[in-house]
Amino acid sequence: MEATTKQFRKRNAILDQLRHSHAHPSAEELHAMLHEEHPDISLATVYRNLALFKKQGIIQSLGTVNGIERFDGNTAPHVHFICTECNAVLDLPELDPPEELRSAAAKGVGGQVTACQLTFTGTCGACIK
Amino acid sequence: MEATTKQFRKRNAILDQLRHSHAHPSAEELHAMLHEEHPDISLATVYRNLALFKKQGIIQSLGTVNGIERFDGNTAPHVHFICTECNAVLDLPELDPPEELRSAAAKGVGGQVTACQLTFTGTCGACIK
DNA sequence: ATGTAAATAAGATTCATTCTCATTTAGGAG
DNA sequence: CTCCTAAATGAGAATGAATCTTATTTACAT
Repeated sequence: MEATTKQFRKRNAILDQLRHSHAHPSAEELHAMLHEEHPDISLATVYRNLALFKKQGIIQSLGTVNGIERFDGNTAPHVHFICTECNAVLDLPELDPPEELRSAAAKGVGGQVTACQLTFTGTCGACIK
Repeated sequence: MEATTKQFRKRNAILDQLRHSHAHPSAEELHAMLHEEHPDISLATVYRNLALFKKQGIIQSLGTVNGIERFDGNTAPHVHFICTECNAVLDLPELDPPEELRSAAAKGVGGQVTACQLTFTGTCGACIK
């Protein structure tokens, strides 16, 4: 018998799976990954909880790649690369996001800046061969 | 009688309209803008030609905002701001895109980088009031 | 005029995402 | 333990942006 609560068991499974994935998966990919250990999780539940996590700010959306939304369990600012061949999304941890431009951006629009996203696009090493 | 060719009349109208718009419109918005002068342009034609222009590299897609793809007739590198309240997309011409990071990004992924997109997100001046 | 290849209009189709609603679950009160 | 309530979920329907299909139109060359 588990000592921990049974509440949010599936919800936590979705969040854990996303956090342990480095592939920046879509909702369907996440659903497929979860299927082995949780064959009874519905796709709607994955979508629902991803929307919830996003609103809570504990995950981030990377926007759509090829028409499909991709998610990242790492909310720390970091730079991404998208391969237009295989649609892979890679982290570029060695590059610093230009967070210092936020104040200039805020001034430029006369509003409030809450996020900064830097993304490079091209062909990844695997696809270039 | 026009001295110029009639070929690509609608195609050029779509491109011109996009180039003269600063609102980074969606396909449907563009279609609505075109309707006054070209009431017979089909929405499918707008989608088709936007896809063509994108492939030719003479326009760029900004990705989806609130699930809807937005386009920019200006292919020169520049920074964007997206308002999460009203879904407006604004240019930030006073900020320089970090093009100098492209080589570092290319090295990081062992591939080729073709584009760099820097986008700030938040609440614009009009919506903050 | 006629042929042709490209471009288009209109509507059907696709498919990622969201919604609906009946059911299940967890935990608390009696 | 049984009942109650509210949240969470599963399953499938609904939505809507984007794409595809096909018959038609257009521009230009022969």
